Amino acid sequence: MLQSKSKGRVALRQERNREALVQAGYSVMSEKGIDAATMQEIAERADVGAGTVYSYFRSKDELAVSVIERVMHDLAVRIEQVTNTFSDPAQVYAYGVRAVIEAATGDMRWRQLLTRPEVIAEAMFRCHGPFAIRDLENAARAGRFTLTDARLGFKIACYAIVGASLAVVQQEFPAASIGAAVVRLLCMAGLSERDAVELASRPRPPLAPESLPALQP
Amino acid sequence: MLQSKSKGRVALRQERNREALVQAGYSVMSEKGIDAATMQEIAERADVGAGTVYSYFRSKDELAVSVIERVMHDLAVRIEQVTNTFSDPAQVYAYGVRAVIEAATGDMRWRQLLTRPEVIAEAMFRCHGPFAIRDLENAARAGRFTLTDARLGFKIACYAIVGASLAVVQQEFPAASIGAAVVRLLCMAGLSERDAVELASRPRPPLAPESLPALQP
DNA sequence: GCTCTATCTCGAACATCATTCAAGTTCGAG
DNA sequence: CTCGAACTTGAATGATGTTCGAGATAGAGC
Repeated sequence: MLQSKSKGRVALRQERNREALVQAGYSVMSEKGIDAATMQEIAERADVGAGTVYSYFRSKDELAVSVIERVMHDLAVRIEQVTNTFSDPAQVYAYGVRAVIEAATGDMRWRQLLTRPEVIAEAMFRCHGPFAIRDLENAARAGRFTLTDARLGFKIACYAIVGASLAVVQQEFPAASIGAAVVRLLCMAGLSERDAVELASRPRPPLAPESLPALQP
Repeated sequence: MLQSKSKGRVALRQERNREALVQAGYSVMSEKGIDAATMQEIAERADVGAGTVYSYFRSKDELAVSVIERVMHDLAVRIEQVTNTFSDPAQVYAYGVRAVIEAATGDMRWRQLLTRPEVIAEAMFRCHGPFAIRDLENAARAGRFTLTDARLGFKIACYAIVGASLAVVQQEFPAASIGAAVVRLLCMAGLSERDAVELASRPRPPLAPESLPALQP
């Protein structure tokens, strides 16, 4: 029967498997890139048969989406921890934008995931959207930003963020350009150049470390 | 010998082949999407052997890039034809941005190409960049825009444009949002909301029709 | 006109995976 | 203890990008 009293052993093993697969997926994909990662290796590293992956994820892409969402969600929570003490809603948004770009450009593991920009951008929209759109709307209400459609604004911003990160990762622009990119994104939300520059240069409290456990080999 | 007097027959045939391959690639890829297009079918439609494609393009991806660059370049030229009569450099940029989004969302053939956002965005940067960056700099000099690094600004804009186009194509946002997206992109260049809205609502002369010959079946 | 060779073309064969599926295994209710 | 539903497995499948050796071609030199 489905669902015995509390969680049966099957249900427990299933949860362990899904979890192990997402972690193995993260492990392999962040090492070799999403395309170069094979289902075979992911299955091995999660210690399950190759076919079993497909009981949990319809396709390799769906697994990749889960992996990226996991990483994104973790980051979103850590950002929220820092920014919920800020009083200026515009600063909350600015901090988030910068934190994402720095995470994407600073960590080798993130870099590999950037090979699928639309997957990243869409995951970013889903995971950070609830926070970011709220911040944009708060800031607009407070008269800090002028944009009228926060959802559209953030959708566009997600792709812009991925583009900026890629440009830095591929060394087309120096890491020092990140500040300028943040300024452009703040302007996009509807801030004057002057205010954007000021906002982007405020001191930024550090982020908590990533809380994704590595898989034991 | 390489290069006999004028162009030898070999050189001519080679040019014909490369041209035919790009057109066949466009034909198949815009019909089925880049991933679903097979080298086999492209080779057939170009009337060459499957292996011959690899004398002209190192990989399927390189062919895709050539196809997209062809389409992009054609659009860039048509935009330039219209905008070189404008006197306001900011309007030139605004027209270009809107024309690209409308091309990407309006034409079924473009839609299929959007499945590879980073390829599209990079091709856009290469093909439209020379014009767009010039326009951004002109507008900045004229005091219309406030951005300081036009290259970075346009790089980000390319990804943002692709994101906006995708969102409309996937019906996540209505086609009517295109105007709002253009406004956001103008703000990103450093325009006040007010000016951006005004600029985005100016009448737009029509673009010349696409000049890419279809391949005879 | 003929020959010879560098170059191009061909497409069958290859290698690589994502994905499927038939057979075996596990778990827990009765 | 027994039985069957649900899960797991990994070898087989199929699709497709890419390679490669044999064959065709064109043009230079005579």
